[in-house]
Amino acid sequence: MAAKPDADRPYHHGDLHNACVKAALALVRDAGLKAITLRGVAERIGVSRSAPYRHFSSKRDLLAASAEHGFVELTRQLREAIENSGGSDIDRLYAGIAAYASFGASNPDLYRLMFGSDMTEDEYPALAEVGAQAFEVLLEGLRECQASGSVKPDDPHEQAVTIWSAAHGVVNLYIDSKPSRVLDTTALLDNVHRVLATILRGVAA
Amino acid sequence: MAAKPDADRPYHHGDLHNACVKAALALVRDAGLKAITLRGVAERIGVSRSAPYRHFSSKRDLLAASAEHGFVELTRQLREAIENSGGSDIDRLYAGIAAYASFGASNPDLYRLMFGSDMTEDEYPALAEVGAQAFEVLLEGLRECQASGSVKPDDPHEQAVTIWSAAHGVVNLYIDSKPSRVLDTTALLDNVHRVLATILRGVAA
DNA sequence: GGCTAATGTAGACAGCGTTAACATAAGGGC
DNA sequence: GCCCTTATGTTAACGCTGTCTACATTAGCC
Repeated sequence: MAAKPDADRPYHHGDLHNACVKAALALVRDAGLKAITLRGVAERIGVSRSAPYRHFSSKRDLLAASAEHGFVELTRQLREAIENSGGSDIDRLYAGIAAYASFGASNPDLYRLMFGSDMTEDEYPALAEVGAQAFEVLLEGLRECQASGSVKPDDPHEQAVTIWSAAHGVVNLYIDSKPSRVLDTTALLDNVHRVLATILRGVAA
Repeated sequence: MAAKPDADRPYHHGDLHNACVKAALALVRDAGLKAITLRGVAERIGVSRSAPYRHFSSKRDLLAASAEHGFVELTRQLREAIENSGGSDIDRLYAGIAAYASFGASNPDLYRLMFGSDMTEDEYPALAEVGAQAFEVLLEGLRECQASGSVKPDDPHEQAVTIWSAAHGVVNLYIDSKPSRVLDTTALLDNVHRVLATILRGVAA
């Protein structure tokens, strides 16, 4: 039904796996996380409903693959922001964290997909791997700051978790600013800087 | 079908509204957020599938009412923790924040329901109201700390948002500890204290 | 050139939220 | 005490969803 016997389109798609992920990412960007539907993905590509099942054993699998893509892109943006930032070590660290918050604020539903869906490390080790790589960027920044003496020589892993927690909280509160009586949008952007500044002050040497 | 013509049970339930919320809260506690289904709620109560629609115009409405209940309970636990905590103003504040984190860690799916579902203030003003009341507890604590000079005399509202962001991030990272390669459960509990200590240090006078 | 495995299709199933039409009971006005 | 309005509960259906099974098509290797 969804797949018309179009003479143009060959019977086999060629790269349906990637096409599904791309379609899912487009859907989550345009219409939100809840709008992702396997049927919608298939239709968007112009393929039958059950075709995606040749590449993903379940909807969860497709979502995990899409989340994986999100983490890769996040890592890329973090590295880019750090590279493009001149200044001291701590400035570069701050630029990375700001890029993290910016990514979450710009892609709220993707961010929710990446973190909110309960996909365990056991189920999706590849997803955990790309998540750990994003974390690694933060760790590198902290190690540099420690080397130059601008950050306390505590366990950088613990410091990174602390910073990440704060950034995660700011982003989440921004994304689902529930009691909006408390938080409006402009105040939230200020909040990003305030929380991060407070945390960095606590970590600084 | 779900509602057998039981002679014991009267045709009218009497308090189906509250029964639905209670059933939804029980479901979210026992089987997770995704397990909440209107049919399941109705069956659990022993009432027909469409009966809840006499009290909630949609599933979202029921979820909002359940989230409201969660915020009321959260506020109660915060006040209780603060009252039962002796010590200085700042100790009491810390006790409140720890109770907040504990609530989130103990009721992960309820916490997700309270914050993760995208229910706007316009749609559900009562929900926003109880959310603001929980926030008010934090504000009171901060004002007391400012009065006794143990916290900087900055805008307490901003301070509260900063603290809340950090606590929210810790709880969220705990709940959906996605890259669990980075964070294990015991480390997360330590993380709660570390982040809050860092933030409080940044706020302290 | 033909066999095997990979990939895509068609059709069905149960479970979901939601609605419309109908059944029952509660409560107030006479 | 009766009746009528209204609130509440039931039944049956609709369309949408994820998923499975049986079948069709094609790519790639011998």
